[in-house]
Amino acid sequence: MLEDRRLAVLRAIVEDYVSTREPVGSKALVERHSLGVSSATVRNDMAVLEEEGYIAQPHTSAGRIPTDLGYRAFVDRLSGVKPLSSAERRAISDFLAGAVDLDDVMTRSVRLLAQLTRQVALVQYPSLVQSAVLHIELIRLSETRLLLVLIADTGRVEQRTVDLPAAMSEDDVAVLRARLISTVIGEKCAELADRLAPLVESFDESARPAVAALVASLIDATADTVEQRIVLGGTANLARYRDAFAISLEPVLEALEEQVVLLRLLGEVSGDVTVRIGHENPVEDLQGTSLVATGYGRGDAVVAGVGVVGPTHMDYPGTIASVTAVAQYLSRILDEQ
Amino acid sequence: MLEDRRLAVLRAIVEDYVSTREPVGSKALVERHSLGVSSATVRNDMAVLEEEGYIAQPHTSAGRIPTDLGYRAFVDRLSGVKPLSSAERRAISDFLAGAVDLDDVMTRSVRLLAQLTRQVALVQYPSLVQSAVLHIELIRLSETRLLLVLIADTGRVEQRTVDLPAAMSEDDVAVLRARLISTVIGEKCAELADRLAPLVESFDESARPAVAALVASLIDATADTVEQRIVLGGTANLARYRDAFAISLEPVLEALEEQVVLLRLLGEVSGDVTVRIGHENPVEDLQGTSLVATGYGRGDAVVAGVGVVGPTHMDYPGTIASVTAVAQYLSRILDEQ
DNA sequence: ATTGGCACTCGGACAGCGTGAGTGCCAAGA
DNA sequence: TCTTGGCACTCACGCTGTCCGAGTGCCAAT
Repeated sequence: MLEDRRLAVLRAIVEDYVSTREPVGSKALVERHSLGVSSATVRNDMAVLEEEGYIAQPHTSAGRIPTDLGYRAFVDRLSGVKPLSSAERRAISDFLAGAVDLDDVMTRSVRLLAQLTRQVALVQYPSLVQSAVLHIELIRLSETRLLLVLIADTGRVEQRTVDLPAAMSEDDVAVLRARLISTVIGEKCAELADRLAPLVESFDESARPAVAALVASLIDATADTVEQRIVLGGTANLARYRDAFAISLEPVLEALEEQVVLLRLLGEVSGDVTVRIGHENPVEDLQGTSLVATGYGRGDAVVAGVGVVGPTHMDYPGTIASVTAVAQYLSRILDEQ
Repeated sequence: MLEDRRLAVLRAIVEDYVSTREPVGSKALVERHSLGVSSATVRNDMAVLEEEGYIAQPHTSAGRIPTDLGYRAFVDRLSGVKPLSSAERRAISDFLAGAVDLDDVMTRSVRLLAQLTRQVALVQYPSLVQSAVLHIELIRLSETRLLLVLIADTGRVEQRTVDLPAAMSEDDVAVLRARLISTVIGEKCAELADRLAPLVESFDESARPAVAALVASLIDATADTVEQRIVLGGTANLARYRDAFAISLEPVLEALEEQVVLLRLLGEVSGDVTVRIGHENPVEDLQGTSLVATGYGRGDAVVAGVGVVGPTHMDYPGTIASVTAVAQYLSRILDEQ
């Protein structure tokens, strides 16, 4: 009961601080929320909350702001689900309508999400490792160069030019192409290496080096270290929060331009929503920000992540709702294809 | 002679202001440059330069800063060519080494350029309209859906899923594929519409709607309104210039996220370097910034643009050198393929 | 045309002051 | 034992006035 009120106070502090971005004091709190107690009581509660590490004072004569721990408690125990507005629903389905290919879907999603949340949005391309091969094409650029194109069932297209150790004729290429196709179509990319090993062996010794080069290139293209791609959008929204980040937003922008960093952020998503608040974040330069992310995919397989990076004092319920909704729509699009 | 010295003063002002980003006064000027005259003389020259609109005073008791017109004069008449340092050359050739496909080339280029200039870099994908068709592939997703993949000789790959008005069998698709290939391979994308019209006619009436749908999709994919893509990098560098932009960098970031805007920026590049300074810029939100851009391509055909956006007080000679160098390397890569 | 000299301007840094929001604590009341 | 009104205290912030110096424009001399 008493504990309950303290949590109500914490919730009120978080909500007020998120909307005003100014330290909130006991008096303002009782005025804006019907807590049913006096400001003195709230002050006592605040003292306890501060002791427990949920809130902090920027300086002695100021109100309180939530700590990362405070936001964590808010997210875990205090915030309900915020339904999307009809305008938001419409924005999402409008976006759905016009996409012509996977690149387009990714670009539109990231913009949509940035616009909905007014924060920086991240959308990961469907992972190749989780996809199956829809088609493979070999194109002969010259006697010793092939262009290899891999099309996955998630809509991803990867290409590589392969320098062959020995010349191949048109016919050689046609044979190789046919055998490649029959070997790998429908297979999971993750299993390509296993499937292709015997294929290489089955060629006679003169052709083997060329086939091996090609296969190596194919395996390289689907290796999970290189195949990941993440698009980023809405960085302009960062500028609005300029003062929210301790010193400047430069390191934040820099971190967000590193694919490696983004992969670490979206790498561990599951079907549920992940929220990382401030210092919980694995990336040092982003420890002043929060991440809200989740996965999307076809059926129940998660093939990629989607999320948002913003200031720790973001609107968590709203952001979670938007991220979830976009992930759902992305899953639906993948299913349709 | 007298005119010469005035221009020397202007050059000195631009150089000092670019390196210190603080209004430069007459005294500091004679100390840092060997102009061979006293500060009083310089003051007189400055008064004239101000009268003519090349420099301005932020407030009465401050030094002068160059105006857009001043930078323009500097770029047109005063700046020499700045050779790249060996570190820069190495950075460029290192980057050359590792690229595996066109996406990779674009991503690496934009990062490279952002790093070299410490500004925001723009790189445009080779225009499809200017490219020739290297290969076309049709993949049957279902009885009434085809995946169309177009591969251009510049390395670009475009894909579209096409909903057919009537079912097509495997054999139908194979026939269509063969005829498509023989019709369009080697042709310029810009001429596809002309080449394909007779192809549609040549099919008998039952198959014609499906072929028409496919062809429409193909033409749409290569239409110059939709096929343009520009990648952006180094936005973190904007943050370093935060105070350089009149109010805030939010509108700048916003403008840079609009593909339409970027296309207007890079749309008119030619083989020469284009420099747009401040208000010369066609985009309102970018009139506090300067653009340095040029084109790249195979042989002497310009197939796309590459450039840099930064504060008006950028290091023009250095930026021009970097942009030119990157464009050259990009052209070389296209030629190799 | 150039230069040294000089009076003038004005932004920025600094210090002192008052204000008020907000706190912690305490003693009285429920 | 919890709640509440009261009260003294703290301290960031905004305001004002002052001073300093970089930088200017003008003028008379060369």
